[in-house]
Amino acid sequence: MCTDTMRGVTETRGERKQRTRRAILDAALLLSGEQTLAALSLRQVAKEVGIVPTAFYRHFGSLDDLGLALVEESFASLRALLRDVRRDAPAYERIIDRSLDVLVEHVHSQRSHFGFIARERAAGPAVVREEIRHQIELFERELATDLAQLPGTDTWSPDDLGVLANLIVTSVVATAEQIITARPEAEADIVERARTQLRMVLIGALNWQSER
Amino acid sequence: MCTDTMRGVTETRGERKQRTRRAILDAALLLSGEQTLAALSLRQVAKEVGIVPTAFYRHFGSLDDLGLALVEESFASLRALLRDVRRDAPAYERIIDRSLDVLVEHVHSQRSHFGFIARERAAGPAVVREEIRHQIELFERELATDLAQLPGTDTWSPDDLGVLANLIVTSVVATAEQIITARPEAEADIVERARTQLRMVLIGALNWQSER
DNA sequence: TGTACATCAGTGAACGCGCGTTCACTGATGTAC
DNA sequence: TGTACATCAGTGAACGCGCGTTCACTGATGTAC
Repeated sequence: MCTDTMRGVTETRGERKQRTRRAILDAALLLSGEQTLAALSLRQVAKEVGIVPTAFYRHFGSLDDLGLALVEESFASLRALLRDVRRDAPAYERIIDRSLDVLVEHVHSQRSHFGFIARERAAGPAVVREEIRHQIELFERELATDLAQLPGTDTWSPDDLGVLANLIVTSVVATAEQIITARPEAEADIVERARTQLRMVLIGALNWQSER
Repeated sequence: MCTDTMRGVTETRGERKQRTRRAILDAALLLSGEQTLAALSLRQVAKEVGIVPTAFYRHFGSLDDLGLALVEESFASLRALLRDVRRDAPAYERIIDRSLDVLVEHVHSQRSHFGFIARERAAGPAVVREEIRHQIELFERELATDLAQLPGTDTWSPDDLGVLANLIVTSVVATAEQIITARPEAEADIVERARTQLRMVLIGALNWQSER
């Protein structure tokens, strides 16, 4: 009885370790926010967490390992986004509105994850860059299979679907980057612009295809 | 006579200084190639150039200043690209082919400049990021005025032209990034994909507009 | 043309500091009996 | 339940190293006369 009460307060050893690990991940996201993981030191992270530098090694073998863990969890939140978009995919025109709503919501709630990917994609440690590139490629393939379900694309070749998926992903990634970078009052304009652009792209794709 | 002969060999003081400055810029481009300027040290640059660390200060006040100088010259080479594209703008469909040819040529001949912009855009020192964002915005405006010259866009609003210019710039920047990142044998596919995407965008834009 | 002085790109020693990593350790938590 | 031992997250001292920046300097180039 007394023991149970204590447990509720004191945590198990494993729980405490998880909490420290979580704190390291959060500190790295926070500190890399201004520039990039590549410019970050193990000691800065440890100081932010409130542990001694050597304790870092109880959780990660190196800063590269930490980076890969962050890629993994950042893409987990991206996958959550995609799941939300797909959950109730309405037909056509509403797809764009619904997708942008979900994007904006997730960019805000997972701001640090989106920012992390945007930065490290171009400038992170080599292993991190490669892993991000790979994950984005997986998204494109997934999107291509989604596009194949839409009316009007039934006759498209896999290549054409891939090209369109790449264009959409590129444009959505750019939109997310802009939302993160811009001042809050510019956000509405950015979203409105993205809406128009996605419409142009979809209409263009359908017309271009039927031209063949 | 003897003096003239010597001058041809020995360089003036100002020439020598320019040469060292050039060497510093080249070293920074080379060394930041693997990650980013933010992860680079003044001593690494000096060592690469073959000067003592303190000599760096004869040329730049800080690494940030060096970064800004690199932004400036990188965009100078981008402006050269745009000039080439505009020089003999053929009508319509050929615009895309011609533009992509010029893009590919410039990405290769100015590889380090394009790579620099791609990396520092997302992860560079704050002043560098801001300057790059500003320069890209100028490009978009310029492109918007170019687009206004095309047949079929005469009735477009400035906003619509801006939206289209932004989409094209985003997509071209992404293409340049992919060419730089990818293995050489993948380049043909990337360019072909970009060609299709730009066609989709243009056709979509025109159709979307006429729908209004 | 020759001389005396000014300029200034690059030098080299020195500084205090934060870095990643090693190592033996501590002491609370967990487990076997 | 109590005891004796094992585990292991976090500690703290120590290391050699590269960092940015200061400073007084050197010596070749440039300039005034």
